[in-house]
Amino acid sequence: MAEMHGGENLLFLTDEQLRQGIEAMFFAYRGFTADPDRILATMAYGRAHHRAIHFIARSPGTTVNNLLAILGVTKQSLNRVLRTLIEDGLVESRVGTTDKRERHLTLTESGAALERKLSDAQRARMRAAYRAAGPQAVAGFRQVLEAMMEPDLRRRYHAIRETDT
Amino acid sequence: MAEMHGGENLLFLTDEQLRQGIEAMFFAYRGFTADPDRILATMAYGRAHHRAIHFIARSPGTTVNNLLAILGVTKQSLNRVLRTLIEDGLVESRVGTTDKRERHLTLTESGAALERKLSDAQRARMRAAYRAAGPQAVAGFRQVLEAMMEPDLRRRYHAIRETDT
DNA sequence: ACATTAAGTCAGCTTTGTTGACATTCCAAG
DNA sequence: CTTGGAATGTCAACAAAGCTGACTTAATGT
Repeated sequence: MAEMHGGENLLFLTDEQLRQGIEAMFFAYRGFTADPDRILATMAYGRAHHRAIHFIARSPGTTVNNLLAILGVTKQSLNRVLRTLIEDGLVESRVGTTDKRERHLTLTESGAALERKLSDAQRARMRAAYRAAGPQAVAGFRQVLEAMMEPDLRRRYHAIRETDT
Repeated sequence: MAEMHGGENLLFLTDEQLRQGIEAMFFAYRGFTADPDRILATMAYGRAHHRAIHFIARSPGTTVNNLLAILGVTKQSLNRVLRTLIEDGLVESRVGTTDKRERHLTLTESGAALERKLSDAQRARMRAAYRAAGPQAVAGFRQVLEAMMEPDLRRRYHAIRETDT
């Protein structure tokens, strides 16, 4: 491979560079979840509830199975979270009309309120980071993240853009 | 706010853009941990063990307290992980020479072997993502991640570069 | 001497993941 | 039309990995 001069495709990928990327990812993810975690800690919810709420908000009427595939946990695990959210009146579960096995999930008024609170906090940090880094950096950030996803999740991620569920 | 034409500092930060960044971060982190997780699942270890091993490998001779601060967990939680690693002969704990209260942690030969196995897998994905996205994207990726960290962790992250501990 | 720090331990709890067993609903093959 | 299997969701029990609080031991610093 001829990769030694600064062209488009150069490999400046020493193990050290990669290790720094790995650690950056680790530390950044902590920052990424820090604000919602702080809010959630004051109530009886955790990060799993946040994830469920987030994806229900994004795709109102989504089914449990759908959520399962996105979140990548077992249905039993998701069910526990969902049950508390439903009991507490944050999420509504309606039996499907065409297929009565399915449950369609939507946020209630108070569920939407919590969602806003959590995502406002998370977006604020994201916005600050984007501003600090600038538009070009943001584009690169997105490209690398996408390349890092597992293929099936990348497809899901793209599917989100316009169509839902 | 006058943010409608493409200057250097333009705010293209719609809530939708930010939400996509949030989801990209979520999906990418899954990919980021997928390979090591698969390896770890075949043995009696989890992600917590991986993190400990990683940071001991990076700073051989580091103390428990140091690790605690980097990982952001309680000592009880770390201790559980560390104890199994020491019992299994992957990590060595030596009493400090200047301060005998401290324990200095290093990887044994087999600990280093596992570390290599795990980080090879993780680096391979990182390398692939970096290659796919290109050098400029990588620079942006790193900038945004840094901006997203909590200040104290950002300091730690920087401290890593040359100096240790 | 005494307070502080580093490390470790024990007990008990919470969150969030897992498997296994099971009920309900749907659909398609016989 | 029935019936057997697939899909969907629920309940129970367990495991990993976090947490708090209380405590011990040893070494350090004042």
